[in-house]
Amino acid sequence: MKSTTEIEELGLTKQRKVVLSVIMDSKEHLTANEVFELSKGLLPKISFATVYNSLRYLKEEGLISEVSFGSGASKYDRMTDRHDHAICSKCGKLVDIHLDLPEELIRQAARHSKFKPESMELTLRGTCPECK
Amino acid sequence: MKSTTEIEELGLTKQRKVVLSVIMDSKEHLTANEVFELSKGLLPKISFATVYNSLRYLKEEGLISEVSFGSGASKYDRMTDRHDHAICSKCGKLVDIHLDLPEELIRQAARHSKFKPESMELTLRGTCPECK
DNA sequence: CTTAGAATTAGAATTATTCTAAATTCAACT
DNA sequence: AGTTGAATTTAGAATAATTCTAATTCTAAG
Repeated sequence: MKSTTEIEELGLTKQRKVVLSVIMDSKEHLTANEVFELSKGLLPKISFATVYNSLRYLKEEGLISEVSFGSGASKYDRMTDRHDHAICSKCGKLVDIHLDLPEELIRQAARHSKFKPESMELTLRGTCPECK
Repeated sequence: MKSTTEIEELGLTKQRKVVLSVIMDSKEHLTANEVFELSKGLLPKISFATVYNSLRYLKEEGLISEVSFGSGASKYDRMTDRHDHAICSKCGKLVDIHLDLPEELIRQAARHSKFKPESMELTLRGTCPECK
């Protein structure tokens, strides 16, 4: 996760700042379309393409993350610490959870896949409290 | 995972059998489009809509699973035992890995999310051997 | 101030997925 | 076997999600 200073050093454009702030200020995971709608509120002339470009850029810089599952649009999430997700198989609700993944599990995954590990994420599929 | 007998009891249509066999016989994870192309080889008149319908049906019956990540089309995978994925952040290559998730981790995830757990899956992001 | 590269814009294009309506198949009943 | 109704399939249209294009604007370096 980047520090405030590091973020400032990126010299984000007006549009990218807006896109970032929309995601930072949201409690929810937003689709690109939702980010676009909210950004328009702050910067009426912003275009869809810019939102997508910004999302890609911010993702590459590690400021936000993209989550996708099953069908439907990707969702964008502010990048905090490493975290995991739970998704409701009834209503599709997505929430963040913070788990301590045992180091051993990461080593095991790296060994099995022969991949050089960068990060690991866990997804719990289940029924959310509202749907239970 | 369903037994052969259970699968037979579903009375799959010709089309659904073809879609299922295409996925079962593939070593790779296939996109809906790839499933369509391969199915056409076996059943030239099959339509795209039927492939999607079949994929949805087979997924609901628990015979196949859908994997999606970042951008691009969903991929479909034969349902074997519970398993996890590793995805290459360079080339996008997706491979299956088999890990033993500690029960404790599942309980922890359920506790944090307040979801009734159904399944849990882990995704390792890293660099595949070819890209290293 | 000029200039080149990067970013933005509007809208078109592409890709992925779902929907629609008509035709077909299938199983259950007479 | 013939009829009926529900489920499925088909072809193609429609929608949704994402990316591309070309023209314009911004920005930072000289």
